[in-house]
Amino acid sequence: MAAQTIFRTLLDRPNIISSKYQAKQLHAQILKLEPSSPIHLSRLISIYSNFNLLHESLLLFNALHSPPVLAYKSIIRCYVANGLLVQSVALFLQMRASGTKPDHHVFPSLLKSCALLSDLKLGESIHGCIIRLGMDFDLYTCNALMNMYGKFQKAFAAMDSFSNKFRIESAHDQKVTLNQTRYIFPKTNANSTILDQCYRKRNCSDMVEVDRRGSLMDSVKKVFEKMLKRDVVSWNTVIAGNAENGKYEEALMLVREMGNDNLKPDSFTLSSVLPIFAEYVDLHKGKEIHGYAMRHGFDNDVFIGSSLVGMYAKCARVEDALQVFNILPQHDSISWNSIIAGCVQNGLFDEGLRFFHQMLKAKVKPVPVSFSSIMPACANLIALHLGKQLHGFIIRVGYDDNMFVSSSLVDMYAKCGYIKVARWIFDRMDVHDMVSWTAIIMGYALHGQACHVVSLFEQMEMEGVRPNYVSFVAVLTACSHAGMMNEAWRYFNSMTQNYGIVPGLEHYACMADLLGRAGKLDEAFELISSMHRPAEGIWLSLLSACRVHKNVDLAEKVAENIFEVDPENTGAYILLSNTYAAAQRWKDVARLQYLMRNKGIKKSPAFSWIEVKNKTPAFVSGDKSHL
DNA sequence: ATAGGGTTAG
Repeated sequence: MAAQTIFRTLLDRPNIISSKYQAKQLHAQILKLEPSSPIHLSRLISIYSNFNLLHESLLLFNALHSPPVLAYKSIIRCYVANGLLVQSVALFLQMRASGTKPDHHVFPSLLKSCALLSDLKLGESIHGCIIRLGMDFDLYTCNALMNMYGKFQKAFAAMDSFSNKFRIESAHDQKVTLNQTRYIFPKTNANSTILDQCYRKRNCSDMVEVDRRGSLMDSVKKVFEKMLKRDVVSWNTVIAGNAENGKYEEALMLVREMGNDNLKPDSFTLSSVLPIFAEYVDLHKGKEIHGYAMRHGFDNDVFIGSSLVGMYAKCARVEDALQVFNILPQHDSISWNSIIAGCVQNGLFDEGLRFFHQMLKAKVKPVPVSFSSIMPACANLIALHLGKQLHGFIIRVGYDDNMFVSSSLVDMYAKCGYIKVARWIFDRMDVHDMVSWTAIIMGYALHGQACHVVSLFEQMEMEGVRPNYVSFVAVLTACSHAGMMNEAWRYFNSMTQNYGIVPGLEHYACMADLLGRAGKLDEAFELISSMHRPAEGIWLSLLSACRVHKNVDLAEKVAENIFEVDPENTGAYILLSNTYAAAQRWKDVARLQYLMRNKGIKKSPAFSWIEVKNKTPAFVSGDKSHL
């Protein structure tokens, strides 16, 4: 009798069960005393699922004839926690079919499942169900709804930059039935099951539909505005949703507004806001947030730490990034990635590699981001041996199907001179986004294979991937090097007319270079003069073309333009002097050299270096000591 | 029960 009271108390106050062991003891008691009470079994399921014991929960659940809401809800949540998303949805449908009315505890985890599945239609129909049941004012449910719509919008934006090859394929693959079995499906990789993958394909076509209807951030806003009571999670959710979808000003405005609700920004708020200032390269505002975080004791938070590292790195303050990183009490794979990427993005390749090794030594498992962050270090150091070693590592851990990782490999192999390997990897990727297209195009451009560049660029456009600023740099570089004047003009015009991209310095430089080498010096001069604020470098390259074509008159005009902003530009003096020399105008050469001596302008010697047998000797021009 | 940080091309 006493035992019975004890286990009843335990069941009524499930929180006092503090270990899996105690839960199993309770289970034994129930089996002894009331083995078939659905209420007690459901409570036990709830306890088991709180410990994330899916197997134990399912064993009990499967034995129930008509499971109560509590049992359904517990299993659904446990499914989601274990990444068994389709199963969680299937069980919800089964629950509806059985006539069991869901309570408001079911929806938050179910909506999370929809968000992770990126299944818009499903999410919206569950939203409908929530409204019909009158649960659209529940705080937790609304928070989960806003999170879901924000995630949909993000997934949709990502899909937009993919090739539509994937979308076309998925149009034939829409029949995914939700079977109601409660099996745990074999996992194909860390987080997804076979069914999950079917789902992911189906969503792509769902997403196309969103295109016609506009932003899902409107849905987030709608839910937010209708809420009667909002807690800090509500605010953080809507702020993060806006921040993640590029609505930076909206997000920052909401941060200011949350004070009116008597809610103060917490560590979640800050970690959503910091990436905005990183994107804006606003060191001042970023530091303000850093100060706020320190005053509120958030600076130990690994989330805040990672975003601070990222912010400082974006603002080219590697020293500050390192300091933030070093005082963090704990490092997870994301904070390691922040510092690795921070170093690499600022050209500190060796430091980046050192941190990568330290991460491995600290037994932190690298994730795909780790590899896509470190690979540019190999690419820029032209360290093929290292890149290959990492590639092997990538294959062994099964990250070679990741788009970011593959793109970085394409770039690395191309930069190391292995364009065929780069192409081989590119061809084996199942989706290409604009960056991966640009990487392979740039690879061929670097290798001077303009015909490949042009055909790949066309292929990219045909697959519905919008080229951006960098893509045009790549294609124009190739045209310029190959002397393809007509194609270059076509792309230059297409960039502005078809894509609305304002040509920048690099594009003008390609065109000017091309015109200059073709001897169309006046045309080049005209083009450069039409620029908003021509940089010195671009004038210098035209000046160099003037030297090649011995056009002294234009050279003088160009040099004048340079001296206007930089009267002591060494390169300009030397190029102009060389132009005079090429035209055999020796008096002018002497005059210039006299001027240079008077102004104290000296040519600094050029040098280059090369790796030979693990040593890297430098060669200063005119140096014959190595011979 | 619900919310946050890091990635690839110049």
